[in-house]
Amino acid sequence: MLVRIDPDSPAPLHAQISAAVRRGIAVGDIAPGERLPGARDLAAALGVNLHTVLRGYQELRAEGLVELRRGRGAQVRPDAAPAVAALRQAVHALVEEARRLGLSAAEVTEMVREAMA
Amino acid sequence: MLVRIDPDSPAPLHAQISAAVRRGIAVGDIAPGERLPGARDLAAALGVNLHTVLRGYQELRAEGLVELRRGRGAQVRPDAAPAVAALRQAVHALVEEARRLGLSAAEVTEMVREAMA
DNA sequence: GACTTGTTCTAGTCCGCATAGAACAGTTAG
DNA sequence: CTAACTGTTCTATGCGGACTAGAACAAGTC
Repeated sequence: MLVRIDPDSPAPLHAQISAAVRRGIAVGDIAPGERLPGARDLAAALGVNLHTVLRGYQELRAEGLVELRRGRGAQVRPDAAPAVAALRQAVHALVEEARRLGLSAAEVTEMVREAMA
Repeated sequence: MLVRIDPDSPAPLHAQISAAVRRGIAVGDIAPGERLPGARDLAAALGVNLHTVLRGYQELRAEGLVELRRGRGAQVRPDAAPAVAALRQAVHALVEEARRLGLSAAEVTEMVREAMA
């Protein structure tokens, strides 16, 4: 099973689904151009509602990671490079920790800018 | 005002409050041993319910950052060391990986800015 | 003793999450 | 062309967390 779910997690199911796919792309489990399982199939496999899966997929589309078309399904975009996706994930983790500490966006970008210099 | 709140943020108010204090401790705005504003006062100042502030404070206690005692209020524990150092290290690792991928500083800060939004 | 401050309890409203069912519109396979 | 498949959109419902509200209580301070 490519996508796994923890019903007891505080994270919303749709977020868990998109995160699982994101990670799959990042680590190379899912290749660019590959087709994701149909929303109805995945929903059945996960014991989850169709709309919940669709919502996760649409989040991925909003991020430019996948393409959604009727009849064709969800397809990983060719330019969703694994390395960049991984970096994006690292950024996400960093941002989350920064947010937990209450740092502003300006402060974080400043830290990055400083580190890049 | 030491603690600021954004009512439109998706983040819960109690989490925003604890984050603000956490940040204050992290960057040195709040010294160890210092006393936090009374829950009723802060609630009034923020236009928020007493229980919401208390919940934020109790989260900080659960993390071992502050002590809560009746009559005395909320006090920052002496051993509440700055956690920003760890974050700075994470930033460093991130930047290193980004550089390995050939991304520019602007591209990285943009990714962070986007993720923080 | 009076006052302050956190603690606990009950109760109510509001909103996002998830579910459910149905009809609809491109896409593909036969 | 037809049938099956797939995402899209719509309405509706139940649940739980977040937040508010008021009150009484207990430990500490002055």
